[in-house]
Amino acid sequence: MAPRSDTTLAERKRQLVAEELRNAALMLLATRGFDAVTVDDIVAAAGMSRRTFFRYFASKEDVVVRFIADMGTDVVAELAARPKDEPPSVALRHAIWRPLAGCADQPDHAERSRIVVRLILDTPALHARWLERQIHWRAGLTAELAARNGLDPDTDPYPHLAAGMAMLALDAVLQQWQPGDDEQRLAELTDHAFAVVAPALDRPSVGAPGRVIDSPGRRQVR
Amino acid sequence: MAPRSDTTLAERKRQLVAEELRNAALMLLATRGFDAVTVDDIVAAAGMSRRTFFRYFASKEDVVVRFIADMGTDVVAELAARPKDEPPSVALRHAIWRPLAGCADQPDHAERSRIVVRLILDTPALHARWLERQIHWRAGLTAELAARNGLDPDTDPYPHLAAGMAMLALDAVLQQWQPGDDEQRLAELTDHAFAVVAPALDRPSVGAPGRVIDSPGRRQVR
DNA sequence: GCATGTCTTGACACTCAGTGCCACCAACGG
DNA sequence: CCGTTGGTGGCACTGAGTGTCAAGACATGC
Repeated sequence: MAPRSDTTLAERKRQLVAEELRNAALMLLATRGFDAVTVDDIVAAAGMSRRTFFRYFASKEDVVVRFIADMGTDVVAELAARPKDEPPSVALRHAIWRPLAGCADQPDHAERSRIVVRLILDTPALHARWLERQIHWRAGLTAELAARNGLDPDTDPYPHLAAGMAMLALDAVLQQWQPGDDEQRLAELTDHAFAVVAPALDRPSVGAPGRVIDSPGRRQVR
Repeated sequence: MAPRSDTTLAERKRQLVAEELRNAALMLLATRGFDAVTVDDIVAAAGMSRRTFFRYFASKEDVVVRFIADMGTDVVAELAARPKDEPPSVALRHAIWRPLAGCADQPDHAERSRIVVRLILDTPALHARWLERQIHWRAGLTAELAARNGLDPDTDPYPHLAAGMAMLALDAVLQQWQPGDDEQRLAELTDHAFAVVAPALDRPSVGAPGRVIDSPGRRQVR
């Protein structure tokens, strides 16, 4: 019996178990709060063993953060797919939209995502892990931006800063995400955030290789 | 017996113990790496009990991160002290310079600080905690920027994003910090980073209360 | 001198996160 | 029928972090 397309039965089983664990975890964490729920509570709710939990998730934080982080595995791919002559602000806006679109695709799924986002932003331990995930995206974006503009990310801070500003915009949107906001509202928030950072994203080097800093080493030591 | 100025003997003793613990911890962590050192190792080196360690530091991460984070307790104060008519990019540059100046004040202290910074940036767990600390600074800067420009931080993303960009610049400097760099070199790196983000910092509302967004999503009142 | 208060410390026990190890039980292929 | 493979549960262990308590240091009042 040939496995359906590219997923084997075993893989689908794994997926199923992971989803069950994740659902039980999110349910408990969202209602009781992060610290008030132990891994034993989660596995008891999911009807599995403690050991199995850690085979699917690296840590208790991992369950929550991956729920959002998995949606952004292809931010870099999206950026790479944008036309090369597009201004960085526009290309980055499209890249950042990927995870947001993943959050908001179905209305019921959107509300669930929003609750998880709030849980992350309000729980220090989760927030820290979330930021750590962002660092990976940021590194990918940095490399892609450097390649795009022919810059050396080790000597020129622009790619690193531009990627950082894109993540800032994403953060601002998630922070402002209110109950009941639909996809269009999220798009508005995204546009609004990018309007602020765009001057820094598009100014330095639209196509010119040599960037000009009009205030290099202002010699303003103290 | 009047205590010396505003510090009592007990307080100075506490300070001494904390410093001893911190020195032992940094010594071990910097040489062996974060995960290879247990709290028991640290307290054994400092000649104290495990329990005492946790009376002075909330966690193993805390020892390392506080070493840098304590230097930035007054970034917000510095921003508040800058003249009101100064452009945000300049005022923020001075605010961010505070912790950097604290790192680089004495040459021997600078090298030690640089090693700790590298340890933080290279250790995921520490990096995450460091970013979490940054969020507190960022919240303070956001409030101060909002007050400064007469903006509502809940509806206008500018203060939040501007504060974030300042932290990005700080991050970029720390990332590029090389062995042997002196204070002037750090100042150059800071200027360089701020030159990139300045267009976004100064464009939106240098003094005018009404900000103009020329992009879709303008005039969104709610 | 002696009792009394506070403050700090060390020691013990405990919870919980996370890991290594091994035995068990399916599904598959000779 | 048997060996292999892969997922699972049970168990023990390390390590972080916390609560509690008794003991010592020190200042104060009788």
